Amino acid sequence: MKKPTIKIIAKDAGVSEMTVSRVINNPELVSEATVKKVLKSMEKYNYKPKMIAKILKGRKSKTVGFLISSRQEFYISPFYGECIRSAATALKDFSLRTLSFNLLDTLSKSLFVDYANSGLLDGMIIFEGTFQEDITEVLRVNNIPFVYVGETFQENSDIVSISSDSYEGARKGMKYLINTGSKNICFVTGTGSKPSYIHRKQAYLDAISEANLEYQNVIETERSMMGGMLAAEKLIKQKEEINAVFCFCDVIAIGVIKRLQERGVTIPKEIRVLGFDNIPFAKYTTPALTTIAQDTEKMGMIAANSLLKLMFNEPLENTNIIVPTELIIREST
Amino acid sequence: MKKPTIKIIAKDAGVSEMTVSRVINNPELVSEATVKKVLKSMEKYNYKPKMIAKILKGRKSKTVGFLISSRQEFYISPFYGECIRSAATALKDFSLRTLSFNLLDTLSKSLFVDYANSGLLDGMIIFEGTFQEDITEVLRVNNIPFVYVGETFQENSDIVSISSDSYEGARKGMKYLINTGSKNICFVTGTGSKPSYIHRKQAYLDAISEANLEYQNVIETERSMMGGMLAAEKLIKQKEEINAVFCFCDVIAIGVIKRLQERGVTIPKEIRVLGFDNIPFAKYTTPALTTIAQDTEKMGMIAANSLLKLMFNEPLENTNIIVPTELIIREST
DNA sequence: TTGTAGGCGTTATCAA
DNA sequence: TTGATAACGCCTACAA
Repeated sequence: MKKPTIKIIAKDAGVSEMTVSRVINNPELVSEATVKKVLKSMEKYNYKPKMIAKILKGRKSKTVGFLISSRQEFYISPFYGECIRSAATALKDFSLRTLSFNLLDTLSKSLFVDYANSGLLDGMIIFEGTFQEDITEVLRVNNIPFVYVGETFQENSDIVSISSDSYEGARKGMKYLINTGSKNICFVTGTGSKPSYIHRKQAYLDAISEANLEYQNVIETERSMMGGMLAAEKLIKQKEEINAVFCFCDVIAIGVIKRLQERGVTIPKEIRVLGFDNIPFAKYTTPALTTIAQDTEKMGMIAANSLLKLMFNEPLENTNIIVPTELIIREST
Repeated sequence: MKKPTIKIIAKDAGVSEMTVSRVINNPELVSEATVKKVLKSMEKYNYKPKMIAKILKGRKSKTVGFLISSRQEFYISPFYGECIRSAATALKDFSLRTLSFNLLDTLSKSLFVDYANSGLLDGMIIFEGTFQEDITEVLRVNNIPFVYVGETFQENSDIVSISSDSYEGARKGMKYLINTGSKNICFVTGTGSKPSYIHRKQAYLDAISEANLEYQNVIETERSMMGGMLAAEKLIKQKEEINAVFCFCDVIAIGVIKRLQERGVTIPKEIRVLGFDNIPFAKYTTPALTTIAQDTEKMGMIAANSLLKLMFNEPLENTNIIVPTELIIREST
């Protein structure tokens, strides 16, 4: 059985196509009797309007896209789960549906570009790790508003970004480590030059300097559990002098803890480990991970609300939104 | 600047719209000089054909959708990460792009339905946990082939499903626990009546019966880390008699381990814990989790290849594909 | 309240 | 090798 079109329904109900269209989009303009008749025919044929035909006519898709990327061990960074979920929930109140694009390669990018060019996307939330000039260009050409979540923009201040207060969070963590007795603290971070890397590292350095500590050691590694393992290898050799390890993120911290334990180091007794993010798994490591929590749920909500303002042309007070963090003390320190 | 259409390009290049279309889709039918001319105009206007207009004309979208669902702590079950990735990789060889639909509520379902009805989807891979009659109905009406991954179909044998050998895997795990000295073994599982639940439970019962063990204890809980914690609470009260806990999945096992440790139980010395799945985190728990690995990468590949056969009308030998599992012994047992 | 005509951007079909 | 025409399914604008 062929798929029914508006034409079939119109004929079956004995009305014009326009009347059917009205029943779908503005039933209040049609007489009750006609509405009933048309609905019956639609039911009979199980008619579903084709979204792409509407869109071709210039209608909105009522869809917001998420741009995410996969890192090593995860299809979606565990950090973003809640963020995506809360953003989707906020958008739902405006009947906006959500769709995730995973940027893996040229092919997956072509899908996103096709969608953007086709009017299939009314708005976009771009997550940290997927920002690329050509993508924002595509969005701009198609007048698709977007916000950026998880990383700060320093120069392009016209881009709305929502991120955690990396510097303050890292300072909080360092202060805690120092105040509770750690002197030789190492910082394990990812490679790159994003603001979050820079801010957390600066916080680490400033904290050491202000406390007049002598030891200072930054290790760069891949941002993954395996990367944490590798970093821990290097740490082992310096075991005697290190009291604590401050990790750029929980995922790295998990790897650090694991490898240190495998090498016989007791955590936190010999070396304390501090993470950043507070991913769902953080409280299930042994010992449970002390970390600086990012309020991902709040970030998702703010991202959604900011995007909504952009979509509805409402004013936005601030394009650089910083969300506070919270130190969560568990057992690894 | 308005977005360029094929009409603009045609005018600019001094050819008909059809010729432009040919340059895009069948350049070999157009003279070299004309191709050059048209390409230049396309470049000049940065012209991108609108995918939805093509699709409205009956073209394929070259897109395969994934249907996934969120469970408690994870946006995407950690179990499916690799599976999705390997499926996407296999489909890529056929220039098929992939897109994930997260089935959260009616709204997100409406997006999927709209896409299916619009010809935006050429094929579908449905992951365990998202199977719903109305969804397969939508797919059938629109002639969209699909395969089901992660769970077996017993009755509807015309549906292609790819799943792990749950019974055999669980038997393997139980055999190992029993052969290495555990007598009082508890089974912590999820609630429901899916084949995987039934098969693993049956394997547990059969193993106990064949070994002539007396102790038998099945605890049902939510399929999450928190669910594992709750199950462990119940276990604590039976601490004296239990030697080992076999968990339906790693996610539950992680919660079980954590709560048992919090209550002072030493793992594996006092109680051994066995998982199922081998999610990426499994080797980072302390102690590292012994588990029955599902070959998710293989499952993803098979799913993709089976779907391709369906899409290309090639014969499929078997609709009920079972993938073997592997016991991975780590430290928790 | 309902209907007619035309077009959104592309391609299939046939003709030149 | 190229072009004219109609059509995909729906909706805007106007008319009745």
